[in-house]
Order: sequence, then structure tokens, then C-alpha cells
Amino acid sequence: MVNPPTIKEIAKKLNISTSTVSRALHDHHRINILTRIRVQKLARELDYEPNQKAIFFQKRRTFTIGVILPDLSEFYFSTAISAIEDASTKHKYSVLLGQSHDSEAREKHIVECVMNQRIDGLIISIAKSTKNYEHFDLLKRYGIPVVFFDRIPDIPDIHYVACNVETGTVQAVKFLLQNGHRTIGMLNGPEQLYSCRQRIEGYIKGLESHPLKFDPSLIVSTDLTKEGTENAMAELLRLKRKPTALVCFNDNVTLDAIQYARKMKLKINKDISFVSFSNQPMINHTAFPPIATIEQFPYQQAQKATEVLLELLSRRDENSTSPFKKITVQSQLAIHKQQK
Amino acid sequence: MVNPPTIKEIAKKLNISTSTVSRALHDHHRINILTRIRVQKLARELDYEPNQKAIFFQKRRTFTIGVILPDLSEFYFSTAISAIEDASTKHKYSVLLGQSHDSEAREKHIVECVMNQRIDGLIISIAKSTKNYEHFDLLKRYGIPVVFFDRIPDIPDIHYVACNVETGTVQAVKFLLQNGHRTIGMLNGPEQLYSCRQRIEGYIKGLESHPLKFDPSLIVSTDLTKEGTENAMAELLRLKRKPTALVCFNDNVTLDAIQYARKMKLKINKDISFVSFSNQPMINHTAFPPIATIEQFPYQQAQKATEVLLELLSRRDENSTSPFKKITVQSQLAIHKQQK
DNA sequence: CTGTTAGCGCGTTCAA
DNA sequence: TTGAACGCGCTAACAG
Repeated sequence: MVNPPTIKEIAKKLNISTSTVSRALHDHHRINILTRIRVQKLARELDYEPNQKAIFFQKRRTFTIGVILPDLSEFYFSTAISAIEDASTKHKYSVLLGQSHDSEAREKHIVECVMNQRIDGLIISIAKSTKNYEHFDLLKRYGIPVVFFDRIPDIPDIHYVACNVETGTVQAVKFLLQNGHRTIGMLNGPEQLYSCRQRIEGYIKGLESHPLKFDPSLIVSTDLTKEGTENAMAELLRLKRKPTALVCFNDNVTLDAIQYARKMKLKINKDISFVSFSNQPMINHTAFPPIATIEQFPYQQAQKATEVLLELLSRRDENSTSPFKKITVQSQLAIHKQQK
Repeated sequence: MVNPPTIKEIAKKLNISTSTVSRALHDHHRINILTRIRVQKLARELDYEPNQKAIFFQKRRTFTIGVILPDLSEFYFSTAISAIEDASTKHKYSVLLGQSHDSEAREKHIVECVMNQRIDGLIISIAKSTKNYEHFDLLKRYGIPVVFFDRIPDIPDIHYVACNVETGTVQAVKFLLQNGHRTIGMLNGPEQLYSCRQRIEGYIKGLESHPLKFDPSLIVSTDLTKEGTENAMAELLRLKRKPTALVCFNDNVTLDAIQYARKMKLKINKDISFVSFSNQPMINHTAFPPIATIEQFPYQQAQKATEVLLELLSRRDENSTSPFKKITVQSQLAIHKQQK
């Protein structure tokens, strides 16, 4: 068991200086072709590979981006990390990972950790509970670019890539109206999430196309737990005007809601229909699938976020201040074929 | 926009040497309480945080582990990475990520990359196509511990944590026999995977409990694509003795297989029943779910792998050679309640 | 108790 | 065409 070889070692074996070795390895133009060959040959024999840590250390760049997501076991985020890794590898960047588990404290801690690792940039989807954004101040002070992804904070002057779920929600409501539904409910997520407010906006705009008046009691929130969803469902089903269709926050909420509806002896797609926000492809194989899904394209979104960050990083060399990138991917309604 | 503060900066401002600053920050015992306080106060004011890269650089340890998995968007692996991140964060280790996308070449390249980043250790689930293990030789030579996870190579003297799918398969076959099935087929994955060979072993052992003779033509392989699965299914259904039950490689294969069976007008759970290897919880909500699932506990498995690696890393300091850890998690059959 | 010095591995002047 | 010297930020051995 040995340590990885260094240029010093090569230099000693060849009785030349380390700088010559360094130059030879980099195909410096004013170097003796012979020494270059000798050096490169020995380097190959020793399996020499430059110690990136040392290089990064002196160059003060790590070619590593930090990625902080709430929970990697969620389909949406695992798709995202997959895309981020793909995109950054393509540009010779590495990915340093962290999960906030939707805790603000943990998020803060991870931000500090990746910063101490001197990442070049950060992609982050903020925790549900995050209200305070001070932990990003230091990043700003040190000029480490941050691209917010999907769950974006409501503050100015940031780069972000997010999905506009409003358009998809509008489409969903219109689609339901076209299919004869006149009492459309919304089973929404926590209202502090920007995307939940977008869902509400979309819901309202969708109704505007129709002489139907907006009834706020048709919008209820769940904390995303099964119990929360059941409570929300109970509330909706207690209404005088029971909804015949529901737009639900995501697939898991939809499944829980459908299960509850069935327990209440409602016929799915007859007494009540569902529209989901897509997380998982398997939703189409479920026993009582939603009739439509609002697709959010997590892979494309995350890929875009990575590209934005990498461009910021390359621009940084020319120390031109780039304007804030605010990129929105449009969500889109996908109508499912009915299973026989 | 400034650079992060360094001990040098603090030293200059306080007119003391950098080593004094360093000691003060580390609560060195033989340091003036006053200077210590002054240093720590200033450090706090400047938001000083040690540059881990510099520390790691000179300590020759990075407190970073590399993780290479085939595809992070697969449920099984996203659960794994989630567990690995959780466990390593707990021990102040960071995670450097890579996806092989089941390509041996890419896997090799990523191994080189993480090695050049001087990771302290590696957790890897090898690519389907990997036949050659030379890219791990360098890691061995440099004493970087590797823990193989789930997809383990068939070579001696390695650390690994894997799931024994044989036991679960035995249970599955016995369960099917108990339920009256007498022609049980297996829709297996690529045979070079160790776990596929385990499935076959389990299949054979399961049959041994019964005076039924083993018919090799009841075992077919798919390359995991939908088309491959359909071809495999066609082959099985062409047999004289058509299987009344199938043990399928994983959830996706199972879904494709079920879809194909339905297209062939077979009644699921009547003409033919399915047992799956679990990837996703949602499988229980599908329209025609398998009657049972062999659970592999990816979270626990990955957590264990991380703990093994971290222990190796801590042991390394006492340069005692640790024996090869070969840890096997038992898979387990979970029988699904029939949906009404 | 504190300062000086050296070195981790590398690239990059500046000099020769 | 090459080598010597320096510095990136930090710790540690040694000297005071």
C-alpha cells in the first residue's frame, strides 16, 4: 500500500525538476520533446494522476458544485439529482450532495459544510420550512453563485429555474370544466410553498374562462401526511356542494385521497375524478388512476438549472456581472387514456 | 464580493502569528486565555470558517466518500443514496456522487475522477455490464477502502454489503407451491448479475421442498427493456406447460410482464400470478398488483454499507488490517393483501 | 505562552 | 529548454 505518485516523485526518478515535469505533462510548447516523452512515459507507468485537491487548492476553484435537495428518495428529487449529475459530469464538474429533509436547521448546516468545502456553486431546492434566508448571505458575499431550483424563495435578485405549475393547473381546470364538472375542488399542499400559491392562481384563472363563481371553501390544504390528506378530504366531502373533481398536490396525496374516497364508497371517475401533479410514472398503472396529470419535467428542469449554474461559473472568470436568470419551465397537462 | 477570510488575515489584524491563531481557534491548552478570546471573537465577526480543502490537502484526508451507483432515478438506488447521505452526514463525511448508467467505461472514468479528488473511501454498486475489475486495483494500491453494495463483483477479498435474494426467492416459490401452483416460471434479469444467479438458486431450492422436477425452460431472461420482457414473456407463454405463476426480476419487469399477459387475454391472479422483487411502494396501488413481493431493504442495506466504510476509515488510523467484511441482508417475502 | 519554519502537491513566475 | 523559488491555507515540530 503506497501513496499516489506525485510530480516530485517523477522528478526525482528522472533527475529533473518538478516544474519540468509539470510542464512536460501539460505539453508545454517550449520543452524538449525527449524529456516530455520520458516524463509522460514514466507518468503512465506509475499511473500518475494529478491530485485535484492540490490543484483546486491553489487555483481556488474546486470544480465541484453543491446540491442540496430535501429528500433524495422522492421521485421528483431523485430524477433531479440524476439530471444534475449527468449535466455536471459532462462539464467535468463533480457533485457534492446534501439532504435537508425539509428542515431549515439542517439546510443551514449543509450550506455551511459545502461552503467550507469551497464548492464553486450551489443548486438548492429549499426546505419546506425555510423562512429565513440568511444562510445564503455568505455565499453571496464570497461570490459563490446559487441557482435555486423548483422550490424557490420569494426574494428578489436570485437565479432560479422553476416550473410554473399555474399553466398546467389552468389547463387542468379547463379540462375538467369541458368534461362537465361544475364543482371542482383543490387538495393543495402547504400554502407557504410558492408552487402551492401558483396552484391556487391557476385554479382561479381556470375558472375565469367560465361563468362559475369561485368558492374558496373548495380549496383545502394537507400537510402531505396521509392523515393530513384524509382530514382535508373529509373537509371537502362535508361540503354542501360536494366536488365531483379534485386537483391534488402530487401523486402521493392523490393516492391517499383516492383511497379515502373509496373508503367513503365513492366511485372513482364517476362520483369523483382526480387530477394529479406527476411524480411517478407508475401512477398510470394504479388501480384507480387520476384522469390527468400535470407534468413538471423534473429532469429537464434540473438539467437547465445545472446549465445555468455552469454558465455563471464560466462567466465568472470574465468577472462580468451576469443578470439574474429567472427561468420558468411550463408545466403541462397530460390526459390519461382510460384503462379498460 | 470578497474572498473568505483566512487565519493569515486574522493574524495580521491582531498582529500575531498564524500559528497562534490556529492554536487559539483549536483551544490549544497552552495559550493565553485572552488571545484566545480575542482571536475567536474576531473569527466570529469575520465569519471565519476553516478552508476544508486546505486542511484536507495537508492532512491527506478529505472526509469525503465517493458513491457510484448505476442510476439515481431508480427507486432502489435513490433510496440507497438517501441512506448513504444520511449516514455519512451523521459522521461529518461528505458525499461525492457519480452515476455509471450501467456503462463499464463510464464507471471506470468516474472511479478515476473520484480517486483524483482523493476521496477517503468508496461505495459502489457496479454496472450491469462490468466484467473487468481492474479499475479498482489502483484504489487497493493506495489503500482506499471500497465497499461494494448490492451489485457485487464475483471476486475474493472485498468488502461488501448485499442482499441475499435467494432466501426470499425460496420463500416465494414455496408460497406459490402452497397456493397450488405447479408450473412456476421465472422471468429473470441478465445472468451475469450475481443477484440473478441467486434468484435461480433460490428458485431451485424452493422447488426441492416438493417432488416437482426442475424444468430449465421455465427460466428466461430479459435485458430489462420493455421489449426484452415481452420477448421473454412470449417465450414463456409458448411453452407446452404454461406457467401459472411467475417470479419476476423487479417491479418494472413485473409491470411490463403483467401488461403483456393482459394483452394476451390472460386473467391476472387467475390464469397467471406474479411475484415481484420490490422497488417501489406504489406497486401495491397498481391495477393488477403482484400477489407478493420480495423485499430487499435498500435503505438499511445502504446504511449498513456506509457504516462499514466509515468503520474501515476510522480503523485505518490504527493501521490495523481489517478482515474483509461480507455482510448479507436477508430478503424477505411480503404477501400482499388482495385488493377488492 | 508564542513565533518561526517547513511542508502537504501543484502551477507559475522569474532567472538562467 | 530548464531550474529555483514562491504561494495557495493550514497544521505541527521546533525553538524560544
